[in-house]
Amino acid sequence: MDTGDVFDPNCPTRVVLDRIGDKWSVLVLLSLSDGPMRFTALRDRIGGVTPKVLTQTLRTMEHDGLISRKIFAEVPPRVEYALTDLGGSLHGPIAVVATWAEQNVSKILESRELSA
Amino acid sequence: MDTGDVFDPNCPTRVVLDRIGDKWSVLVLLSLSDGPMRFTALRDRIGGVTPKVLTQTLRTMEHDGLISRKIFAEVPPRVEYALTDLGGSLHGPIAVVATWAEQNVSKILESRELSA
DNA sequence: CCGTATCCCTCAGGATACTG
DNA sequence: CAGTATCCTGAGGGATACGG
Repeated sequence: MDTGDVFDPNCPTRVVLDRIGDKWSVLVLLSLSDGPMRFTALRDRIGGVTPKVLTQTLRTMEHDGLISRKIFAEVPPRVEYALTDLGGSLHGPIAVVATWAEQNVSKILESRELSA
Repeated sequence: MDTGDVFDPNCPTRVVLDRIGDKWSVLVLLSLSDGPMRFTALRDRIGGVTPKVLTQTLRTMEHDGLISRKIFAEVPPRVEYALTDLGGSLHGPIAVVATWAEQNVSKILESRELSA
């Protein structure tokens, strides 16, 4: 089995961490887990993201096979983004982290206060 | 319950994602999950990290209450880092992601090849 | 052994404005 | 509607060298 070693700097496993480290990617993934969405819908749902950055994020995720991009030849133009099977499979692990974050962030903040 | 909203840019939940996004933090956490380690041991185990950056990482994690720092007044000096309970509780979620990464990184790379 | 002190430097991310 | 195009910035990462 192709299991890779996270400690090896040359190991591509790192790319996954990079992707998860990117806040926008995570938010896109969580958004799309409710179903396909259009560009503007994503833009509105995710606060504070500029179109350029959103486009970058979407392109990278598409490139990595995490999401799909479907263009409808209509007027006005319409583009829908959706999770691929691969992207969907990442939702679970991310949700686990997100849950931990929501439950423990107060402890972290508390700790920061103390050592301020 | 203090559950926080990941979609709110002002929500401190983001800090957790930032920490996980930091490759060094993750590697430190995974290293320490085997037990306490000294500075040099961490430095050696984690490839390609400079002392400055390692120190920064350790300080931040200590500040956030994820790890503890214990100084032994000896000659030569000795410092041991260990996971706190909070830090230990983060190991599970991170391990889930790491496992996913190791198992799926090949699919991502494959997808990248195709759309190259 | 365990870090600090400097300096550099790039580069991802954002603001803003515009187009097919 | 769904993006590009352009410019800018500053914060963090790394290399190197030195100190308690």
